[in-house]
Amino acid sequence: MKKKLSIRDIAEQLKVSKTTVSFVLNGKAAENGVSKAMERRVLAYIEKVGYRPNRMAQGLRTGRSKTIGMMVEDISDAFFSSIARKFEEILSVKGYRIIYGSTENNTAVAKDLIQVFRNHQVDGYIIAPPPGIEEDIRELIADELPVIVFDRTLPNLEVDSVLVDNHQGAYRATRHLLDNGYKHITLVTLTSEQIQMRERERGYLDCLAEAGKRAKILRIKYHEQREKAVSDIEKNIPADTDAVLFATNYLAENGLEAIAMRRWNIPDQVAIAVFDDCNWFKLFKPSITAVAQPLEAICTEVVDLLLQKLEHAGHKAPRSLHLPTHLVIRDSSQQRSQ
Amino acid sequence: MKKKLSIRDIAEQLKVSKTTVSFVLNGKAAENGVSKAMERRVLAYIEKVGYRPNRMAQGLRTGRSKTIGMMVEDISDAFFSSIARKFEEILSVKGYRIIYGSTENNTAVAKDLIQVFRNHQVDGYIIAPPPGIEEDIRELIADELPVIVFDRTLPNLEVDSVLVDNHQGAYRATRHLLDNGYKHITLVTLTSEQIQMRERERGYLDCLAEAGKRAKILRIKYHEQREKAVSDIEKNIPADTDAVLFATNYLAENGLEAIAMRRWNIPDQVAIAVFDDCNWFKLFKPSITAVAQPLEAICTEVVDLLLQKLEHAGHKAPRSLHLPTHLVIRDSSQQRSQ
DNA sequence: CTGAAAGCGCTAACAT
DNA sequence: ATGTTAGCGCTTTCAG
Repeated sequence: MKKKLSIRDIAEQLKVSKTTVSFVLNGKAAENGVSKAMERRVLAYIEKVGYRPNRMAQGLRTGRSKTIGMMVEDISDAFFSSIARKFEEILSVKGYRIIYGSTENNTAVAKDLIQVFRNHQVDGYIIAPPPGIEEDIRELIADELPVIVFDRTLPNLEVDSVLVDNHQGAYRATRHLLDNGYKHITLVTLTSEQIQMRERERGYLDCLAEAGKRAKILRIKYHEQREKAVSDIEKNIPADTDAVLFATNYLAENGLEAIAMRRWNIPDQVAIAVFDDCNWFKLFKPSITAVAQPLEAICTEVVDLLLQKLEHAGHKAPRSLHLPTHLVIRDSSQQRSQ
Repeated sequence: MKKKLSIRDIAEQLKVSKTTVSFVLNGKAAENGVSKAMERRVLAYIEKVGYRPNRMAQGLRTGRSKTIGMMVEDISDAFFSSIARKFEEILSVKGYRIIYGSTENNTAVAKDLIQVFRNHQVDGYIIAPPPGIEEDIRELIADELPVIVFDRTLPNLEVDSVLVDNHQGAYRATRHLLDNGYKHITLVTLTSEQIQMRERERGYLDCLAEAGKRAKILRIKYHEQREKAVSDIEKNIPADTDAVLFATNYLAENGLEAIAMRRWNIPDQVAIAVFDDCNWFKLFKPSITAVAQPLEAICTEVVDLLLQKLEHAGHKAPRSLHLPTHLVIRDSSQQRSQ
């Protein structure tokens, strides 16, 4: 049984002081005048016995945990889990680990999670915020803790953020449906007031308004029983609908089922477009048109902003990035006759 | 700016000692004879000022971080991210958070991750092990650290594990295809030696052997370029194949594309069944037959085993659970003529 | 019933 | 160039 080593053991074995070991460990050998030879000796020994400093002790001492708290709506969602993976990739090379929490868009859960992250002394916060936590986020910022929000933001909240251009994405998808000859485009969205949803709605509305068409919006409650969502859509989708834009992947999942129940043929009777792409969409028959979010870019931008704050703390004016989406046109939105 | 409070501040404000506060905090008021009144007073004050103990200090002192390390193949995979979500749900009510790491089945990455988790002093390990880390896991166990492996295990490794009955799942899927009149069933699997893959293969082989049919196995390398995997399958799938069992979701994703390129009609020219279900499968046309894993059960069992170890340490004989899979029969595996 | 004090492993100012 | 030491915030033993 490998006994747990401490820096003191290392120092004793090596007949040097803890300080020296500590300096070497933290790459501060040179600046503190530890000889190159000594540095190599320490490094070699550490390597040999597989010593790694105790993060708890380090953390207690330095106030930094090398841990990032990531709060999303649902880690099992394809969008957020892809994001989680990329954050992990980028942050792990910088020595950070991630602890995550799913809010289900619940304010109380989110508030609690922020406290939990605080207890864990996370060094930074990556947050896809549910409604109602503006104040909590402001407190983090007031305490100089690095916070980046992404995917959506909150009204009147000044914070670094990385968003996609939801308006543009929905606008283009709608435009595309119109261009392909569809006339009665229904938006299926959530009842939620979240900004990204509002923006998607606005994109859709603006496009239809320009085209002089009437908008039809079907609002579904978040996370009821799956079956309820399906029947809700099935029952309430306007009968003259000839195209549907689903505002989220989750809605598409239920909505496609509803459309199958109605036996509407895609794309001849009804066209489909979905906000948020998914690997499986290209395999559907017909394949499904989607607004793809730039996952890679979102993640690198978030981490960039975060690392900047982590490395040189200090209040800069919050920056807000808007990344473009990309419309992936597939078969579900183009009539065969065309 | 809310100043960070320490237990000492609380004690001073309240004019009691840190000890008393600590006892109350840890629910040890009664057993240490702190008066009910005092307990209430402390609790009320803590609540009021929003004090939460510093985990780093607690951790340093107690050696416990209230953090679990979860190592999976890829957190962005639908299976693992669903699992991650459920672990989170169950563990968070017990006060644990999860840090995760994706191995991509890479031995070196996994070894490193175990070290990282150790530094972070995680209290327990939940591991979907890649090959070659038996020794590392044995070390954890030797050091009395709670380890549970799931999804797969490693040869000659004695450790608590929660697996599904891969053999049975593949056997039944194969049986089902035979029963539906398909005669040339090809298994598309990974080149990987992993036990769960081997078991699936055995299930398939045993079933065909019983039926006196010839087996055809197509092995694909893990995580090449997606396009390579697709063309690999397209080129090498036996021409007389009339049914395909994909050993994983990932293979199905590429294999379905390959089949589309070949313009084989499902289910008339070729039937499809996939190991591992996915929400989208019921929406495919035709909907796709799949072997569903009991996610919920896997998670509760893993956490159960883990919490037992966490709560009363000590060496018990390792337990190994095998959970049944469930064949979800859909349209991709039944000829219309039937 | 309550308080004083040791010490977990580490970092970094200060001493030598 | 290297060593000594205080103390981060907490838990827990032991004394009062």
